[in-house]
Amino acid sequence: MNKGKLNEGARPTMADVARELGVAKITVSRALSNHSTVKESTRALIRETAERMGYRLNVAARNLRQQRTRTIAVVIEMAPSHDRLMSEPYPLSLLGGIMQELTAAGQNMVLTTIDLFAEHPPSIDGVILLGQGVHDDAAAAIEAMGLPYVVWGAAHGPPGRIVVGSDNRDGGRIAADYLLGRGRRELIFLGETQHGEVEDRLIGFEAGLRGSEAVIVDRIACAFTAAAGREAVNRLLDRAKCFDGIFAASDAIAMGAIEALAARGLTVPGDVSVVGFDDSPGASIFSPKLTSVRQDWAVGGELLAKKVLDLVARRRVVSHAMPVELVVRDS
Amino acid sequence: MNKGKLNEGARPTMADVARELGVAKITVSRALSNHSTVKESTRALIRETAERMGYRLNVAARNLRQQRTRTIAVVIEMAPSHDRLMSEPYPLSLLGGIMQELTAAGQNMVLTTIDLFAEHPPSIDGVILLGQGVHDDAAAAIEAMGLPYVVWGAAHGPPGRIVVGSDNRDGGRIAADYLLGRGRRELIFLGETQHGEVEDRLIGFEAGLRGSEAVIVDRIACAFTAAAGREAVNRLLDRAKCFDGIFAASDAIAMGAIEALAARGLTVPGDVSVVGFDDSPGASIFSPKLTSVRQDWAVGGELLAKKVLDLVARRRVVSHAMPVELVVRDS
DNA sequence: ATGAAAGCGCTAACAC
DNA sequence: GTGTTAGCGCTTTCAT
Repeated sequence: MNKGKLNEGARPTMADVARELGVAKITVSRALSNHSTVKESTRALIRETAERMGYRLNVAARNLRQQRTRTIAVVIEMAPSHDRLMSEPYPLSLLGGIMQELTAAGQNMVLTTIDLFAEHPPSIDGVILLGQGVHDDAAAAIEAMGLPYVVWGAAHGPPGRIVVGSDNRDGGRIAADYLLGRGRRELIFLGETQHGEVEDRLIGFEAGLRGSEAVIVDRIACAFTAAAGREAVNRLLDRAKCFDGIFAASDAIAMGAIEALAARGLTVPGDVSVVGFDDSPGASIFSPKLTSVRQDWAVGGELLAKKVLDLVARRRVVSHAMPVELVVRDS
Repeated sequence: MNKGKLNEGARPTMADVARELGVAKITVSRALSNHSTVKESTRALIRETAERMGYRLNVAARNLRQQRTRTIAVVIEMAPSHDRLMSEPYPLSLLGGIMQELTAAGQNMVLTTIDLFAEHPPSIDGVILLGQGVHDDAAAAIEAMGLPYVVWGAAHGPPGRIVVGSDNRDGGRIAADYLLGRGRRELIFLGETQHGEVEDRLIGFEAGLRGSEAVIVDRIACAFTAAAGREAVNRLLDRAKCFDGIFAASDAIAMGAIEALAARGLTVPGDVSVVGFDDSPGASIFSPKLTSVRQDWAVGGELLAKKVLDLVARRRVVSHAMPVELVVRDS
């Protein structure tokens, strides 16, 4: 004991605490991590001394030694920007659900974009990817890293990939039912079907219309923003398209569409019925209050976290599609 | 060379790549991190071999050796929950600004709550704390860790602490000016002044009214939610309070207040003028459109990130209060 | 331009 | 109940 040189100035290590007390550093380690084999009096003494000396565990050293980090990366597929953060299409509540569950499991979460992740990989045990990217490129990039990972989105990837998402086809179907029930017959679909989830919404929508007299008179690819919805509807009206119902792939699109209709003197739901997607916070504030297909983001986030932790622990894991629900309001 | 045992099954290390090529592991390290001293042909060969063998850098090992993690913790003062995530009072755009700046500097970000942070400290170089907590307890807890840190909020703490926030007093002042300009004389303040930022808003509000004929007839402590705003106004009306202007510490509170007024047959801005705070996304959707004091969250986030990185690099850093701006709409 | 040795701070495995 | 040894995978330092 008492070997090795001192360590003035720098942050004290376990070796410093051990030397101070004339014990082995492993005893300090055991005392501070509540190992049962340490005598209560020793533990108290070590605790106190560590505290007095301002000792802090070096987490990087522990991570290296234990070969695990208790940290999960949440990777956002798109780059953040001032006006279009991950609010669309993946809202805060999804992140909230993930955090909830990771926190409960004592896991940390590093939030990053796909680009930063590739360039500066953090020290992690697993990955939650939000959004597969167009043509699955984001998911492929993550897969190449060889870490346990799960994806939020649509189950369009290779078999074996674990995907959690809403039942988007059923969402499309219930949107169709709603519009049919309102007697709507000439319908518009607004959304970017390169996006797997949106593609599923359209497929379900078409399936829901099959056998009815209603038809989809046009579909316009548009981003998940109000501006894109506005522009899409303006284009339709400029072309003198006739329609009496819209199914939008997000509430933001729906709001933009309604604004464009109003600007041309068309009323909702008088002239046109509109169904959005997500039941986002703005949906119940907007005027008219938006009818929308609700996804349970928070539960989705919890599932993502649970599943990635199961993968890390080498437990068996399967994909999961969550039920959606129509929230009928005034549009 | 070629000493040491093989390493079948497990993930290859630099030693494995080095053995494969008959070079020293330090050469592999230099090649992969673009050290200039490595011959171009060697570098290419090592690159290729590492790729073929599926080699990945062990970030935890590098962090330990270099004594830095290139990771900053963003600590949310409150626990996340399903309905009240960090949307209020710290919105996504603040996080967006932080991410923007950290990403540009090649830094990772771990997002955590104060509780999880204390219980399972992640491996980090510095901390951004969002919200000081009531009575500064959250900031005190972080300070005790002895790491570089900056805080979003009000500059009420000990000198030397680096704080970035909006000029909340000026925000209160311009809200007062607006209400006075509308001829309002009997005013209500809604907000929890235990919260340092809200306290500043009230102080500025009072200062702005000084010398006028207007008075604050009541102030009600309420949380940053629409429900709290609704309840507060209901209580006022039940007590038959007379008032013609409200300054709410957040837009959510303002919306709740307006709903409660409308439910009792009072109109905004006919009977009562209302000023919110934050200019949150809902403010321009709500009906009536909300007049609100705008904070520049994104710039605030960037400043927080810059300053904490400066601290980590032992550069000199000072606190900063950002200007606010009144957005006049229909309330 | 490349290599050998040392060691970052911690904990698993095995004594005693 | 406590200690000794070894080593996680990498990069710094010093040598060649």
